[in-house]
Amino acid sequence: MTSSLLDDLQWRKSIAQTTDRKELETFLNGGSRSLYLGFDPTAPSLHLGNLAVLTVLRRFQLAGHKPIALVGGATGLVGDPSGRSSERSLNEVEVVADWVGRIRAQLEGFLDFTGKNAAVMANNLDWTAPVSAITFLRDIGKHFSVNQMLAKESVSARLESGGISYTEFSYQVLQAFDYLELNRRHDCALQIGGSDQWGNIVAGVDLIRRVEAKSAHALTIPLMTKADGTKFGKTASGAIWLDPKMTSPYAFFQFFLNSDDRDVEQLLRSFSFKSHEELEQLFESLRTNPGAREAHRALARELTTLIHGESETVKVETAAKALFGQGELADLDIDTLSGALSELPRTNIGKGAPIPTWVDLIVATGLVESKSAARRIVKEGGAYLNNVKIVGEDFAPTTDSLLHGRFFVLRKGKRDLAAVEVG
RNA sequence: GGUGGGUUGCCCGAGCGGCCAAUGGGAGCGGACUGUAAAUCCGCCGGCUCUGCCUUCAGUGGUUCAAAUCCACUACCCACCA
Repeated sequence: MTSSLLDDLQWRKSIAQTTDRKELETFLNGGSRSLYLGFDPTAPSLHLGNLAVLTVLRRFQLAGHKPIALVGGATGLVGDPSGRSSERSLNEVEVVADWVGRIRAQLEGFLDFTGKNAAVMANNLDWTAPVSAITFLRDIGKHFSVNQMLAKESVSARLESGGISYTEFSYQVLQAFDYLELNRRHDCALQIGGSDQWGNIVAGVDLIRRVEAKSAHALTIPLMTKADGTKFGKTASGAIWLDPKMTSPYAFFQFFLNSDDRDVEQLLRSFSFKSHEELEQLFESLRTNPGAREAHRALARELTTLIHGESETVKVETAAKALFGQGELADLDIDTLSGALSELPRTNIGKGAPIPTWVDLIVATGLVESKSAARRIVKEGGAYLNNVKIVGEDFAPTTDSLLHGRFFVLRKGKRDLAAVEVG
C-alpha cells in the first residue's frame, strides 16, 4: 500500500519537490512513519488552499502513516515572509490564540485521532515559549549560517523589495526548530507543506542532520492555480473558507459547481478520495459531455460532504435545485422553499412594516455592497424578484408577491440569490 | 550624509492650476451567446437624501476666485553619488 503512495500523489500532480525520491520511497516503505504539516494561524479559519495540503496529509494517514497536525501558535506570532513582498502586520497575541483554537478544531475533524496510526495535534508554542532567548541563540541559532538564510528565496525577494525585519528573518529558524523538536518527540522525519514552504522545510532538514546526525525528508505540494492564471480558492469577495460562518455551505458548493471546466480535472485529482477508475470516468464525462457538469457536481458534493457533512450537502443541493429549477418558485412547498432560502444571504423585515425598495432590500441582505451598485443592476436589467425581472429603481415589492406569505427571493444577475423574510 | 525621482480610485498606470470623480489596461459587476462553464461582443464600474450634493489623487499646512496639479514641512519608497 505504502509503496504506491508516492505514485498516487504523482498521479494527482500533488508533488512539487521532494528530497531524494528513492530515499523517501524507502523511508515510507519501511513502516508507519510520522510526518508533519504545519498551519500558521493567520486567519480564524482554514481555507481551500490549506485544504489542498491537508488532503495530502490525510492521504498519508490513509496509507498507514502517522500524521502530526501542527498549529503555529508561536510561528503565527512572528510571521512567515514566504511569498510575501512586504512585512506582515503583527496580530495581537489574544487574537492569534483564539485562531489557534479554531484552526485546531477544524483540523481535528479532518484526521483520525484513534487507532494504531492515530493523528497527533501539536502547537509549537509548547516548546518555543519555555526556551530562553539565550538558549535558543546558543543551541539553535549557532547551527544557522546567515549567508544561507539570506540566500533563501523568501528572504532575498524581500531584500529586493523594501527589506525584512529581524522578526520575519528569524522565521525559518523557528520552523526548523519545530521540525527538530517533532523529530525528537515523535521521531518525525518527513515534513510536507505548500511549495512555498520548501526553504523553511529544508532548513529543518539541515538542522536535524546537524544536531541529531539523522536524515529527514521533505515533500512539497504545488500551489494550485486556475486555468485563467488567478489564485485558486479566491473569489472577488475573498477566500473560500472552511468555516460555515465565513463561507456558507451553499456558497461552498456553488464555488465548485461553477468551476471553470478546465480546472475541474485537477481539482478532482487534488481533493477527491475516489478511486482512480471513478475519477477517470468523471474526466471522460467532462470531455464528452461537459454541459451535464457531472464532474463538477461530483466534486462539489464530495467536498461539501467532507467539510460540512452529508445532511448539509443534501440541503444545499436541494436548495440549489429548487432555486435554479425551471419550475415556478410559487409552486415550491413551504418546507422546500424555506429550507432553500435558509442557505442564502438573507435579511428580515418586520411584519406590517412598510416594505423597502428592492434596492434597499438587496443591500440589506449583503449581496450587493452599495445602493449605487444595486441601482445600477436594476438599470442594467439584472434585478429579479421571485425570478421575475423588475423595472425601475424605486420598485418596491408588495405583500401580494410574498411566497407563502413570508418570503421574497431576490436575484442579481444570473445566479446570485438572496432571501427576505417578512415577520 | 548629498542630489535627483516618486507616493493617484480594488491593482497597474496617465494626468501636472479650471473642461477631473480624474485617460487607458486588468480585476469586478450587468447584458447577449451558453451549460448556474470558458471565450467573445456590448454596457457599467467612489458614495448619497442623485438634473444636485458629499468624500477621494501619501499626511499636514499654505498660495489662488479655483489645486491631484503650485509652495512648505512630515512620512515612506526608488535611483545615483559619498
